[in-house]
Amino acid sequence: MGFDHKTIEEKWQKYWDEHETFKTDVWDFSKPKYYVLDMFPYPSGQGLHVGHPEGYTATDILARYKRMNGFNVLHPMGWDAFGLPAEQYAIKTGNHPDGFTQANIATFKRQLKMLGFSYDWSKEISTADPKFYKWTQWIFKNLYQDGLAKNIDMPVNWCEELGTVLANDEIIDGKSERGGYPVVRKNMRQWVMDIPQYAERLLSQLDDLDWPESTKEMQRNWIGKSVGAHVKFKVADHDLEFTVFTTRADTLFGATYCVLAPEHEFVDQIKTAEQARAVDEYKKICASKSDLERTELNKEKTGVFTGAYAINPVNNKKIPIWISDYVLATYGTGAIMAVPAHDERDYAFAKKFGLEIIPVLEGGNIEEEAFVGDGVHINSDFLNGLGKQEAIDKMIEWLSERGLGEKKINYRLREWIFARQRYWGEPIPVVNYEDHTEVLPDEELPLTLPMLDDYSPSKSGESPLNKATDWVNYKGGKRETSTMPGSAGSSWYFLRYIDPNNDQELADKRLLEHWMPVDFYMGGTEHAVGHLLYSRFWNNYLYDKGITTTKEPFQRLFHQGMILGSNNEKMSKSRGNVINPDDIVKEYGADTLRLYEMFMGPLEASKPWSDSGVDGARKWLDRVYRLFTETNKLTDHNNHSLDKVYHATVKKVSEDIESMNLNTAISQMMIFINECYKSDEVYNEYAKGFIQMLSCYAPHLCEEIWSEVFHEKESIAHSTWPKYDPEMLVEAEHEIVVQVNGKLRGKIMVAADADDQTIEEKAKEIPAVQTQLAGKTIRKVIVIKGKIINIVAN
RNA sequence: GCCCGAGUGGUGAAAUUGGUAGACGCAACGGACUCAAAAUCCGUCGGUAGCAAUACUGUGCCGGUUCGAGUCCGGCCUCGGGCACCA
Repeated sequence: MGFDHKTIEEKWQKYWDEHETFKTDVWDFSKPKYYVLDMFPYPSGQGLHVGHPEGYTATDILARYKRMNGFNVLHPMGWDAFGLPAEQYAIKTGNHPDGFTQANIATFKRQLKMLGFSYDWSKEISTADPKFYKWTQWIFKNLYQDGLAKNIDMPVNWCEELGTVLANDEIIDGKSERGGYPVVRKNMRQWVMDIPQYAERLLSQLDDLDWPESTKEMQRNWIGKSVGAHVKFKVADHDLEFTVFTTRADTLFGATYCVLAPEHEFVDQIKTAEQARAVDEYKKICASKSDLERTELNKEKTGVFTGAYAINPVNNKKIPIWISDYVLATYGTGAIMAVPAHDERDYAFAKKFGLEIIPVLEGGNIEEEAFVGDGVHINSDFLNGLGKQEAIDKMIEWLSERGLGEKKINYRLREWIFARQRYWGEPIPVVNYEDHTEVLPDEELPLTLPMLDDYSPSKSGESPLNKATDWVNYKGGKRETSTMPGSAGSSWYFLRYIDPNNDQELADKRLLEHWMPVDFYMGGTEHAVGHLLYSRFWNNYLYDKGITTTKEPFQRLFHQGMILGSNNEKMSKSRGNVINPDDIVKEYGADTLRLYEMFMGPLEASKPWSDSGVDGARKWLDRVYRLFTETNKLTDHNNHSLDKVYHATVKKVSEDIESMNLNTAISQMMIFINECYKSDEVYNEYAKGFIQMLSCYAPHLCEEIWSEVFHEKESIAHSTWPKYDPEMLVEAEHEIVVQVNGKLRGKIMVAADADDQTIEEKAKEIPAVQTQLAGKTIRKVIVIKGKIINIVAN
């Protein structure tokens, strides 16, 4: 018979609530701390997805394991409550985003409790709560005063459909991440965070983090460090000079033209009368192109000659200045020197417009294609005969001595666009006057979001907050009406869990010092560059301010994989393959869902859902339950038949939890249960130890057995994790695999301390070995202690 | 195009530093129990040949290193993820 999951799960969830079983005393410094954190969810209208519990169960297992191993564990949960989807939904349905979000939070919380996670709900936070965003605003204020938050005129990603600007990581394939709407470039006055100032630190500190290598690599690429040089070019017949960035200063002798981005500030000054019309036309076309069109058209180069010439500083040659959108205004200086012989893009451009191509490196065939490899320099005066790196160094030295250029490091990382022309976000605590801007004093924080009836966005880029006239007008100025992006609150929320009700400070410094960094952080790969980079930036900044005491916020990071539909496709309503966790919990129970999701495969892999797999998980829990309640095998007497398998199980389960191989830990527990069924007796201590281990995975059922079968009074969550005895795993005899010429021919049992000769003699007794050796000469015998013997013969 | 990661039975997947490929599940099949079915318990289960012992073969493909390769090296193919005119 199976167990009644509904009754048991409700009973223990109620017990945990009433006894505050998982409440953490953050001031208890007597035990070592362990901070296990899940990326907090965005409380969407759909409720919990079956993918959420995967990561949450894994961290819950770790939290429970650490708790039972004597750690003071902080395991909190909260809500990333501001953001576009709630607002869009609200506009569509006429509900206020606040009420909608509150209702969603209630649903999420009910569902999380239903799954038996050991969260300390007394630490719950919401980014949309003024008590929380007071400190988001406070951090903004500090960043502003320190010059890292700036209001500047810059080209931005404008999404007309959403009525707001977007950050680079919110755009995928030239379309908005939310909704997939077109994005165009537009010059606007914007609040930005000067994250490039932290580029070098964000890059170099990656090395010491225990993160997936692929995620670190993604961040490195996103930061995009590039070592090169600035070279100054004078404009012929003008008193103007522009700078280009290049990583190949050594090819300067091959620079046959220059290209400015269409948005470059010099374009209008240098264009000649004959070319003015063409230039203006081209600029107009570029401005109206969406990001998507730009990426789609990137094979075919376009551009226009300005009529002006630049002077190549190395040989004083006059070379034409063109404009083209293959040069980006936002990278480097927005201007390049073109070396068509040795750059594919410049080559394509030069070919199309019939520009001169001068090779300065030996090798390749410039009739066919650009040669981008290394080679000996030619046509390059004082660089002739040198290789790439030598030539770069020499050229930079030559330029520096004459004040014509210098070594320069560039980063691909751009300013983080920090304002959204939307309603449902943190107000930016700033007042704009005619001639200056003021940030609100601390005592006026939080600046609360006014309740509006109409919060729909405008196509013109004006924030809905403009409609709140009473709120906007303030002491002769006007409040800033754009709001912060969704990633504002999530960039520091992990600090607030430590001291969530503090209204004097962001958090008590002694607590931050004790609890940071987060020891284990779990979340999806989709945050590999956005959230995880912004959080690192803010935490590093707060470290500089002496507020946090660790530079890096997340010591160990893990990404759970995606759970696919049973047809191996991404779960979606349109594919009809969505599994609702509520249904699974109702039919099979939370313990089954938890166990199944952990047993599916490696945590980081994406894997398909299987209904029969869920069934199998439930059947195994029933089998465990029966062993403890129906078989009468439990006894106080140890007949030692289970010694080895039990101690091996404790060892494997412990190690596998530490390394997050949660699927193989379950396999080992299954092996243990199979052995118990084969044995006549099961020693009580082993049975109890097993239930403790399983309690991380299936907490309700195990609490029930702990209390009803073993009559324990305290929650199993605070019991002490079983220890294993290494002595029990030492065997007197080993099985040795016998190979002839690397192929398996038999197995022998030998004493653990048997010498090589004994093993060889025993191996030769095997008939199959004798057959294989017949008529052959033994050339070599390899013995690996305790494992294998390989006889080489021919 | 560039940068990561992955390809193992019918299926989800295991496999310390190179050392028994397929642990543990699911599905399937067989047996026990049952009037019967479900549930449960026990067993079989990569392929080919054989009654069998056993032999050969087998971790995407081709080659290499090694006594020994799923694991290491070189070259491909396929799939997934990221970046994408970044000078």
